[in-house]
Amino acid sequence: MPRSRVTIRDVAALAGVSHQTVSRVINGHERVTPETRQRVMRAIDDLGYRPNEVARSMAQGRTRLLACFSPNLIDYTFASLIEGAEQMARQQGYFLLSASAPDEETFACLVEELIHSRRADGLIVFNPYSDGRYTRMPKGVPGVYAGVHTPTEELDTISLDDKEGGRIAAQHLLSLDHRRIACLTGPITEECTRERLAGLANALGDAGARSEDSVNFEGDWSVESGYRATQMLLRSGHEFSAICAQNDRMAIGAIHALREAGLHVPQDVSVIGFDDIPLAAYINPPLTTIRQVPYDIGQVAARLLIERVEQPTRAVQHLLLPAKLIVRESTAVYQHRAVKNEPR
Amino acid sequence: MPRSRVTIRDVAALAGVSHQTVSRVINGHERVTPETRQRVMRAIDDLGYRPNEVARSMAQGRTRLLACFSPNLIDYTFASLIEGAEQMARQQGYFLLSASAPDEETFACLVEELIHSRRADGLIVFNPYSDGRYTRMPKGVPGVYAGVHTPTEELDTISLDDKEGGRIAAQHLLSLDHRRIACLTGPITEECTRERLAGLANALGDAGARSEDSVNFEGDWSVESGYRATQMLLRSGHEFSAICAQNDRMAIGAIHALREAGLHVPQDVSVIGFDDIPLAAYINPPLTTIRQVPYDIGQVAARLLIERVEQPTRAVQHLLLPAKLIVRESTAVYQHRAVKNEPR
DNA sequence: TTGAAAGCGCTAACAA
DNA sequence: TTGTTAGCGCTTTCAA
Repeated sequence: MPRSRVTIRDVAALAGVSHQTVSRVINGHERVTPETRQRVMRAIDDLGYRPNEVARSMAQGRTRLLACFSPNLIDYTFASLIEGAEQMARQQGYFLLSASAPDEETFACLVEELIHSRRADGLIVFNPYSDGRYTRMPKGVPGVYAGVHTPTEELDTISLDDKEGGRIAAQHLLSLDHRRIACLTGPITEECTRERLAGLANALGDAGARSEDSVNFEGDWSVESGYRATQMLLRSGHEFSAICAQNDRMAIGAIHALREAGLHVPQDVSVIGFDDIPLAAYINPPLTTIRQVPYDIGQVAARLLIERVEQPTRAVQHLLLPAKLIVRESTAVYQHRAVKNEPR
Repeated sequence: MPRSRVTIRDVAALAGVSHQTVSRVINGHERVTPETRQRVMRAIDDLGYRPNEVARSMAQGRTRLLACFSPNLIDYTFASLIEGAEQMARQQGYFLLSASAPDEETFACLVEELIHSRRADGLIVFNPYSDGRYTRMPKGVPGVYAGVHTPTEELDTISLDDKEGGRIAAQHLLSLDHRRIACLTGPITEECTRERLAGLANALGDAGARSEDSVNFEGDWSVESGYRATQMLLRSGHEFSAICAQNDRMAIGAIHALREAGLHVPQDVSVIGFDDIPLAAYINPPLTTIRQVPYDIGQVAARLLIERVEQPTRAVQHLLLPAKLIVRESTAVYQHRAVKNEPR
């Protein structure tokens, strides 16, 4: 009894042709008589034949499977990117296998099992510079870096224009007369943290703000970390009238901490986020933020990767997607009463 | 030039054994002399050999790839389930390919391309009853339904105990003296919507509440839909002192709508959610909710599926995970001033 | 314990 | 236009 129900040879037998002719029909080759094609198609239908993709992969040396490694699969940014990449991949006849690679170790392991063992044709890596994972990147394999600004010589990259996003956020606060801005950053090891910070610094510099008026607290993107960082900020004694959070979740944590401290947003402190997650417009107060569309990043990443898989010699590309300010109600004009707490 | 850098035969040649012996070493068979094994291992290292997984899949008739179809990959519940399933799969030597199947059509297409073409060994389907997708389920293929209560004869199922969750939510509100409860439901076509509703009705019945005191508005799980449904509720003229939302996002939308209408939560209206998303504790007011852990559902689903893949005749299992009430600040004792608006 | 032969289901190259 | 012959890289008999 055959392992797979029906093979190409069964179809060939029924249609009275060679299995090769069946293969031609399946693959849409021209050189087949319409009549033969008909017969083969009928046989395929009658038998309920389905090509075995593993066998095709084997014979062709390509799997039409793309891998996508990201720190996790749950956070809105990552999940959106993955869905974007998956849609584009499927549209182009590929599948996307997404895996969470929270650390360098796991990353290396996945590269081994998915790329070196030839299960996948190519690889999208999200945030490869958040630790040493870029060092574990396989050579000579089609790959795309997402969330990366530093142009690489070998790999295509696609990212949000984080620096510009940071600049726009700062500029918005500056335009509301805020001068003492506290920034809640992501892990400083991550490139996008540094980019957003650089954009902020640029805007501050351009506006002639004194650098000693600003202060950074490092979080890990989670709402908890934003909450804790804000508590520390409040205890630190730093003066500030605005918080620039590098993502919406930390911004929400910040607002929560401020509220617990009896401070009102935006009357006492303005808060701006980053991402524009679906909930941003519905929290209290609705969050002013910088919108990025990770879904688009994923789509572009998959497109770039497929291009490279199918055309390995194509010139390397580096793309940047625009950031956009979304003004809601968590930011307001500076009221000349910046928060000042005594250091404990 | 060989398509794959190094094959089992290259290793065999270098080690001076047959390729079959190399295969035995790779697969950890017993019947190999330690000495031979050593030689082969050295050759593998020297050549940087990696088994080609496609060829293994081909020869073995199994791919060690699992598929997971869910309505989308982005929503917290789905993304968590996927990550849970992915972790469990990898732990057991499988990979998980997750794909979004928002409609029956896409679902059927994915079944065709992933299952019938034998790319995947088995299939996890999340919410198969949200439309007709369960009718497109392949027969005779290892599969698991997640988020399903109706025991099937053929497939393993794993779900949150939604009915109990609904009951607990209602009971909490009842214990706070609320009697007029408005429920914001998910799509009524979905099984978990109906289960949570049934739990609610049971609790209400047990407490002797009049059924005409409760009212349902249907949403689609999105924060927007919760917002709109609540606006409609307010305009409808129904009296209510509490809103029981079937997920946290709709609860957040509801709170937003109430706030816009000048109502305070929980002083004027109590709101309870469902899920306990990470942001639930940080919104204003912190959300009372029913916790479920979709990550665990995913883990169990993957475990069940792998068991079935490896042991097709094992008895069918139907599992239910417990729901838990998390009390925060969005619910309070009934203040004897239920909202009453005139119908427009 | 090891090796030789056959085949997994398909595509590619060549021949007819 | 169609068929034949070889593989793709591995595992699984079966012999030795």
